[in-house]
Amino acid sequence: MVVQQGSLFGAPEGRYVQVALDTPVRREFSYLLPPQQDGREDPVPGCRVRVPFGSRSAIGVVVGVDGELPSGVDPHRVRPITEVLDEQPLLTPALLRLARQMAEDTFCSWGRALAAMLPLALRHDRPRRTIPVVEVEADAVTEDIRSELENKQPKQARALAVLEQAGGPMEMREFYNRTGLSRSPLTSLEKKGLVRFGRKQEFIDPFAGREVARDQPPQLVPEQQAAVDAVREALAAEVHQDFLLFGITGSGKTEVYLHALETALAAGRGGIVLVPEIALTPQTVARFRARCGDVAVLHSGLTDAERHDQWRAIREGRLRVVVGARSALFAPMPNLGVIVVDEEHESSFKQETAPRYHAREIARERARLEGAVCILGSATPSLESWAAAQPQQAGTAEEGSRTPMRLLPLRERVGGGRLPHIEVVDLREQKPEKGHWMVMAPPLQQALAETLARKERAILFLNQRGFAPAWHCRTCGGSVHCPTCDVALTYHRWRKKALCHYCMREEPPPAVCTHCRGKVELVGIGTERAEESVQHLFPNARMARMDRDTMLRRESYEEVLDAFGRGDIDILLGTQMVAKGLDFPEVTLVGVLNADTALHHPDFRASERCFNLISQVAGRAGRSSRGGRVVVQSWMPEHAAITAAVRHDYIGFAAKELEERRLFRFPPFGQVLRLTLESQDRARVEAMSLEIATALRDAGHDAGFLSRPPSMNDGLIILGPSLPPVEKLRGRIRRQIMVKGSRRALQAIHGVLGTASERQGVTIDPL
DNA sequence: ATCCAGGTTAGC
DNA sequence: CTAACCTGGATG
Repeated sequence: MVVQQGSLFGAPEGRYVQVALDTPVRREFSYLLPPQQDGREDPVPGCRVRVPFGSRSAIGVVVGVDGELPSGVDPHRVRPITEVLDEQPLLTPALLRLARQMAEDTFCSWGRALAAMLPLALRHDRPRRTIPVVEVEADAVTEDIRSELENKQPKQARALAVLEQAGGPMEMREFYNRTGLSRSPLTSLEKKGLVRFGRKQEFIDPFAGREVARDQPPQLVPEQQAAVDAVREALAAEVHQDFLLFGITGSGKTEVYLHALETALAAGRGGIVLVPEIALTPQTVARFRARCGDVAVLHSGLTDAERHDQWRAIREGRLRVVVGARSALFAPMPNLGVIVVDEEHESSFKQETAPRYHAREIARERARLEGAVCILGSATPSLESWAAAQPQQAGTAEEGSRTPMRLLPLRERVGGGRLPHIEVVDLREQKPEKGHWMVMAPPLQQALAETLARKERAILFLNQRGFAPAWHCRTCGGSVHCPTCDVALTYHRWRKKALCHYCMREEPPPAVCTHCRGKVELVGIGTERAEESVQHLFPNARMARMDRDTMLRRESYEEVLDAFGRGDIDILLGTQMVAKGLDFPEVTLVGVLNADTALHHPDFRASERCFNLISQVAGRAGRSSRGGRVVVQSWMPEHAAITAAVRHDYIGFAAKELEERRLFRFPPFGQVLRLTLESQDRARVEAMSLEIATALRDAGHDAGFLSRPPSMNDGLIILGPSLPPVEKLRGRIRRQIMVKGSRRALQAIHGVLGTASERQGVTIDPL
């Protein structure tokens, strides 16, 4: 609370304020404060202002009111603020500092980081009250029109097909995200009377209106009680403390969160609960409402106006608990007591656009700044958190820089249930069927048959959408690639198209190999093909497929899950969407059709992700007394990630994996930054990447971190420039540079990295 | 990001 | 020859 406010009152005329703007330029800009008008207070840090910027106007956040002009700025060129938009600061001093820290760590501007905290308030001053949607004009589309479009306007044909598949009004934003198309094909379709634009008056909020009865806390088991006591102690002391709540599925982690929240509320403090986007369902929210009363829910479906209302209610202390995905972390909660990050290992907590922050790390940072308690919960914690909670774990990047995290284990399932038995099927030992891709080997087929015979339900998981992931050429051995990306095209049968999963481009299915004009064949299995095959084997089973192609509308996810819960569906087959968080006691069989897909990524976290995925999906089985069975199919069942997951041995897996990480100085034993350089011009990107790599090495060397020739022992490793896994994306040639090092080593080259990050075609991603 | 100026290349 | 396109620099 000891911010720069002091200098505000009674300061002399002609003062300057510093404003952070949502641009990639990592610099703040000074503006003149106009003379006070009719009793209005001057802006303080955290207030939004409208300012002239170049030839246009922009909205920024005041970050300083010190009245000084930075040296080198010509006083004659400083322009006055146009308008002060907030009388009260939207952001607390702690949040302003958090944003600055985040900007430093992710190499973006302070203004960009602030924009991530205030998505709407910062962008428009008049928040939208409706959401634009588009839908197919009923009965207007004939086969003739469709084939005409296919030939002449492929983009319009594609837009139309997606909208028809959606089967109702589709949010425009959703349309853009899913197709990668622009607005122009839709405009043309509208002129032809084939589609209609509209506005959804308000989002039908699945979280609102459900009356939730307050319920009483159940009796805690001893480990839960111990965890709750530890959290309460820290809350009572009003000191910052991080906890890792390590509990298997069904061990009652949520109950610990609820007790922590109740304790904070009783002391007049607030709480923020972060859950993965996919777990943000009415059922999840209901659990918090039932015990904490009115809860703010921040999710992607809110209109700007609704979100604005929620923010105001939070800021004014009318809502004391927030549940939401990643960005809810920045809710302007006064007197924050608890931050919970549930399923903290989930990769959806990492933002993949600037600012590229990880919500788990920022949650700990915010808790530290605000003297709050942070509880990270998981059955399979991230190795970063696990290491941080092991007192004997030396050499991690954060050692000494943060207060140690406390481990709170929950080893038993609350209902006394047992973890499901997992069996592995080695696909190499299975006899290939002639001309048929084996989706389910006999052991899984038999398990499914038994499950269906008992009128129980099954979940089948396959992390590959579409019909088949590639076309292979029998003549030259290559595969058919996207014309603008260095990526194999996936066949999607519902569209009869070859789709690039990277740029969303659609191509007609290739007749012959694009390299040698040889004969091509579809290889591999996607969810479409799996669905067909399973339905063929079990023609009477009622199946639903859940992937991005069938979940085009926001509502479809809920619809399918409701049907599954009612028992109208026997087999639920899908991608990641079926792996996380679903809780249906009637599910007694889980099949993992191919456990290896996660291992194919050239990424130091591939093993961890594979282990997590198997553990998570296995947790969907046997949530009732009937018990459960899990069948995992794999081409490499001896892989440590798979064998450990089968044994339910997180601790063993983590120990082994951490040794590997230590050896190669991967997190948590060092930080990794990935620089991606891109340009349409190959020579240009090669020159640029070489230049940047050299600058980084020079800076590292000057700071005493790199020896020549490079050795592994001096705390900084710069690899590359090298070819990224996808060399060409959207027609742009890419190179990458990997930087690994201790916090201190990276600090030494932070300036060079910052300069590089501002260059065209350079992105820096903290991994 | 976005605007603008200046230079280069593609197309008539 | 102009138009389209790319690139670098500045934005207070």
